[in-house]
Amino acid sequence: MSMKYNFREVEPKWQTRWEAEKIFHAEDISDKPKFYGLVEFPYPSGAGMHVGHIKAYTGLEIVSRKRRMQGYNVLFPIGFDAFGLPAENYAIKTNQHPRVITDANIKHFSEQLKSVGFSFDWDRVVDTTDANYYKWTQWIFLKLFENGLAYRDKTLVNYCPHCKVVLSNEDSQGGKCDICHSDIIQKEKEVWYLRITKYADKLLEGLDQVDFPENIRAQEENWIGKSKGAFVNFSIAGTDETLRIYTTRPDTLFGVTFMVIAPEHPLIDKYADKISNIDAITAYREECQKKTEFERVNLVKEKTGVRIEGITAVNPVNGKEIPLFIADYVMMGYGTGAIMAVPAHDQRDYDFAKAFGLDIIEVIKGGDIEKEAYTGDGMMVNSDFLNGYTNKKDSIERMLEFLEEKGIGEAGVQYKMKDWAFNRQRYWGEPIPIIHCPNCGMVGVPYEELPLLLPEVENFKPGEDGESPLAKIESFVNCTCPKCGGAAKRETDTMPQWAGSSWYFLRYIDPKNDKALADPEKLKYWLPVDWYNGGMEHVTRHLIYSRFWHHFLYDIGVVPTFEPYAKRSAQGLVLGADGTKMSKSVGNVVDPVEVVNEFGADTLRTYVLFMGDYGASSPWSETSVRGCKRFLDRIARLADNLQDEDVKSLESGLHKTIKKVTNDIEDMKFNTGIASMMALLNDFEAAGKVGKDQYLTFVKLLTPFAPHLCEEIWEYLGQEGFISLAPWPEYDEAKTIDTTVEISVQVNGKPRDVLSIAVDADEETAKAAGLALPKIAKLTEGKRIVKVIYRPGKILNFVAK
RNA sequence: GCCGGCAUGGCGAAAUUGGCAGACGCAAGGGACUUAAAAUCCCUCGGAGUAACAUCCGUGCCGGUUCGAGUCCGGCUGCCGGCACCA
Repeated sequence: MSMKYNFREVEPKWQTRWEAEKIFHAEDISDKPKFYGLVEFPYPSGAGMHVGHIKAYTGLEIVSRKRRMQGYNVLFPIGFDAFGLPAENYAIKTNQHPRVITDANIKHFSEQLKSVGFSFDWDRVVDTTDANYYKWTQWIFLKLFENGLAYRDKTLVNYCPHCKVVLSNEDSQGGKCDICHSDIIQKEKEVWYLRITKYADKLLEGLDQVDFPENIRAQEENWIGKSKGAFVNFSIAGTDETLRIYTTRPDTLFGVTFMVIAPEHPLIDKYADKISNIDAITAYREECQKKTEFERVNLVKEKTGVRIEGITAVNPVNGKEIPLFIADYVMMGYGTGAIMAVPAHDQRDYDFAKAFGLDIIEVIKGGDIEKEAYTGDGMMVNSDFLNGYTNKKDSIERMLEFLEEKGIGEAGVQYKMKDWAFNRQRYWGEPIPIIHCPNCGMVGVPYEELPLLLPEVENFKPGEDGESPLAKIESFVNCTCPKCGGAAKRETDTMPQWAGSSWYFLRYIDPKNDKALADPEKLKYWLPVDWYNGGMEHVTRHLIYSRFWHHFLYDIGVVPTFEPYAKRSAQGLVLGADGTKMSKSVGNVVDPVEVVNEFGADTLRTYVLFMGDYGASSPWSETSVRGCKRFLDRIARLADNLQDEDVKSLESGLHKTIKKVTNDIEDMKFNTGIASMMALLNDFEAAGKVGKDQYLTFVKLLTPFAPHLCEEIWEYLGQEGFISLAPWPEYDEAKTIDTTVEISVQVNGKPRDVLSIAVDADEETAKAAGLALPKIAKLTEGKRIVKVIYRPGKILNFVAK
């Protein structure tokens, strides 16, 4: 009898057994240490999964499998983030219900995932479009609403004319729609917001409590964009009006020569009758409105604007009257929508001043304001009581004291992050559980009436007016007010795609609970998520949204931890064989199922981790896939070349490999872990025979990577149970240390020969042995040895003159 | 402009605290086995140089620190990702 490794038979065989015996089942609560590994659940698209998904999941799949073998109670779940526009658009195109499409896609995705042999606990699958799930999404929304964190506001919103939906800032980064990549336009509309800005500081503070890589941390901090500065009240001459501005440089107040307000600033309407050139200003405002966000930010190099005639502002620190402008380089959405302009020390103000022939007053020495604005440090001048200050921090502090003393301003902070636009005028999303009552205003749907079910409709198309398809369903819209019992109307917008994913990791902990989103005891046991892996593209969307919801749920006592994720990592992309991003239109997408069919799941799993640094992008190579297949085939063949006794010469290498693989998995350095197993296999083969126990230890190390093959070998060699549940190998540190090592022998820092020497040999011994080497003797002949540098086990260097 | 990252053979990539650059794999070339192919096994494989050694050069560029630099420091260049008239 000999070991046969036909992956097409072996892989389904073990997948069936694992599922039948539920060996990847997580205990709700247990005495064992717990490990909660989380991967970003997929959006079940019609296209199916591609190999990028496989790489994204395989990282923590390896960690989770290792943890089980180490005796942990492991929660490694999967689910589907299934609400969203692609399914709805496909529904409109093919005239099928999104439910039907979504169910088919989930089925397809599940089959694909199972064919790769992931060790998910399939009893805990969540589907965000399941009413038993979105009941709790709605429940959280009502809690947010009750706590003043969900509100409606009529403001300028990002609107995608193609998708006919309002988008959040996060969904319209770079002025493009995240779904269809069309240009976003600004539109005034009354929409729902979640007050994420109230949590800006907590979202920043929380970053100190978690283990996130530097780039992710920096991106989140950047997105939140906290800046420290001051609010200063300028007055409008001849009125008691206050024009409030935000600045990060209050120390430059004496250099203010004009002010600028955003085109949408309310001051214009308020003083329309005082403004003598109101027609010109109205025309400018209309022009700005027509520009897309993209044009306004990127295409307009020249500063444009109009002077507001008839009113002037007063600089509160020196009483000087200064002109007021309207210009689109000032944004209504940041600060107060108005700025004090210091052209000598801000390049934008400088450009504007040059274009309009305005005064430029230097208040900080050090630059050449004839040429450009100076933004560096220097001595204060032309600044009254600040003159002579040389330190920016001191002059800001002194100015803040002055402002507060006079009651004309105070220190303040600003954030770039804006509140989260939280509704979509579409069908395939969670209905927002709010009732509009003419008497009581907005009233939450009573908790006992949740879930508020998505009604059946005939036509999923959104209205041209930007109205949700739900608005056409009278039986849904018309209702009675829960408060006063009078006739009322339901909110018809639905929640955005990111709602369901903002808390899904909580539901995995207790997926079937109908009393609470999850049992508090179970939450206490499992939270926080120990390790969360996902894509970089979610850092300023899903990751920040879900942290916000979790902070809120912590504040209202629903979850036991402040931060949801103790550790976060990110996988790099799998690029096409041509080195570009995989895309349907280029035709370089690799289907994981085809790889499984041709090479096997174990080969696919091993390859996506072996291809390079886990966090970096690297191109697909089918020939390299074959290389991984060869590696697994060679391991299988070795099962027939064993002996009972251990082979002494392999012992050290085996222990080194256990150590290397054990540590590399923790650091997500899977590529070098696999490389060390390949190197050990080379040694095994070179040795001719291998001890059976040594071989089985090796196979255990490989189990997380190639579990099907390893189970087969385990069974073939007559072992009990599943290798997936066998104890993880331990290494003996003493056996990983060599007693004799080869060290480099250098002359004047150049490697000239190698010396085999005891690792703990003293300098005298090493020096004598080194000089005895013919090559070294020749090179040092007739020269004086000035210095000897010896690092035991590393290097011996003779400095010779 | 600001923030983060990267730059090593023909290719994907390795290289604890600075210590034999290129582990591991792919591709390529040569050979064995075979009627043949596939599969498998063996050898070579950064460049120049040599019969073979020796030797010299080599981690984006310029400079520095050091006995010794892919690694540390200063100054660049190029590429990738994120943000961006953010006051």
